[in-house]
Amino acid sequence: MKPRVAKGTRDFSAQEVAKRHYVMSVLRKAFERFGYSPLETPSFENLETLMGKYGEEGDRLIFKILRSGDFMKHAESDVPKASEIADKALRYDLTVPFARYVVQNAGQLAMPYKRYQMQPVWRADNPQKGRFREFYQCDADVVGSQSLWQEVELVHLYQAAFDALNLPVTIRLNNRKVLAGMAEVSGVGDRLVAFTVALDKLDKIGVEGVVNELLSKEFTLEEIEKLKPAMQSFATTNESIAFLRTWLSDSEIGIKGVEELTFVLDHAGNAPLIIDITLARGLNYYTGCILEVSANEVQMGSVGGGGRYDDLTGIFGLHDVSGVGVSFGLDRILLCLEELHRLPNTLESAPKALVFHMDTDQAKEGYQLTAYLRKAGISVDFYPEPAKWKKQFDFAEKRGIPFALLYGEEEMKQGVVQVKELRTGDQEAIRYVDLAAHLATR
RNA sequence: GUGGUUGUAGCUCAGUUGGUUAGAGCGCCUGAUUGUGGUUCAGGAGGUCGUGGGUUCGAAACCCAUCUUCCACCCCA
Repeated sequence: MKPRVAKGTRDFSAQEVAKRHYVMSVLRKAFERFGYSPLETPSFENLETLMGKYGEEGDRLIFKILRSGDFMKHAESDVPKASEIADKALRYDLTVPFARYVVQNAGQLAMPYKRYQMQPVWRADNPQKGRFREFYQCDADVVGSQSLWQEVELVHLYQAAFDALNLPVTIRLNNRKVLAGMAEVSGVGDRLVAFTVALDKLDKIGVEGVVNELLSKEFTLEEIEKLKPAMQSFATTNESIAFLRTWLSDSEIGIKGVEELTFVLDHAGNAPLIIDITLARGLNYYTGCILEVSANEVQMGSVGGGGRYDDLTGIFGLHDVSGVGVSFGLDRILLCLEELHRLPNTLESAPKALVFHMDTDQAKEGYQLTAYLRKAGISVDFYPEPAKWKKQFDFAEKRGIPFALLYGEEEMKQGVVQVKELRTGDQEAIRYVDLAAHLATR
């Protein structure tokens, strides 16, 4: 058997973990600065909690867990349905478990409840570039407030987080009510989802592609002609707002959407926010504002997205609890930062020094030196075998350990240790009492 | 789920129309070198050719299945 990771999963080396922890710690600080509380939920849920929450397509992509024991016991045939032999499933996203948690603890939570959550999720999708079967989601959501100030705050959360990451972005904003208005004034209000799914692909397949997709979804040419204004782009946000006010003037919901857009825009301050009336996002539980973030200097899909969903907890029986939230795409953010060389070069994944195993007689002194430095808060490693120096140097080099600590009879007599910097080859004798302080500053 | 693509040493890859014992570079191990690595030189180990069937006198190569990689679609982060 050849050892390998399961399809669509990855191992993360020390260096990769260091980078991921860096981004997550920046996000965590931003979340907490904006008043969000952490939440963690189990990696698997009862199957019924997840099934039917992501559409038919989603059900297919949920990793299901076989019943314990005789899993065929409840099977009604030799080719049983998933729900007969599986009763649990791996978390597919963080939003549905969050909704479950809110409903389950509705009485206890102080509303509005703001939480952030950074945990892996699993999807039985076919992997491709930047898409995996196991990946992290970093979400911040707030439930229990319909105030548009929440949207404004999320825009500023995005701004603060990406500023801290030194990754310039553009936040695109639209509103589901505007899209509903477009559909309404074009007489296709009953096919809003099909319309938005097609429109969302505009930047990818162009006007012609969207028209073709609408045709294949049995929209008439006349209807498509009426929807065409949705596919144009505007030079300024003022222009697009003015256009929408005129176009959607006969649609109550459309005008409501325009007002919501305007409110967020008016209070966004200097956030890098633009209106994009072609932004649709496939997710059909969004009901109000929708957001998407893309990096300015890198050709990459979105590095974040989110929106308002008025009745997410309704699926668990708790109605009239409005929610709005955003997600950060950890893997893509990392790809951007790597491409732009914006990751701090101080990320530590290796000990600062390696104490050499000089020879068997001095092993005790070597280990004591190691223990002394560890107590002083320095990350050090002690080479466990009396190997050749070349081997110990190579080991340190390979692990990225910057300093080698060498000592012998002469040094011990003088109370010093030779500190050799591997990168430069420079070496100096440092007294025991100064050693911890010396290493701490390097 | 659909269509294409990929798999040979630890890593990156050669391997001719099917024909002796499957190669290279890097890495690894040993030595030149008993307290100062990275250079150099000499030697060495390491491969069920993804897996399972099939065709053939003969398969790393051709066929089928399966797993995996990457890409596109669906969908999505």
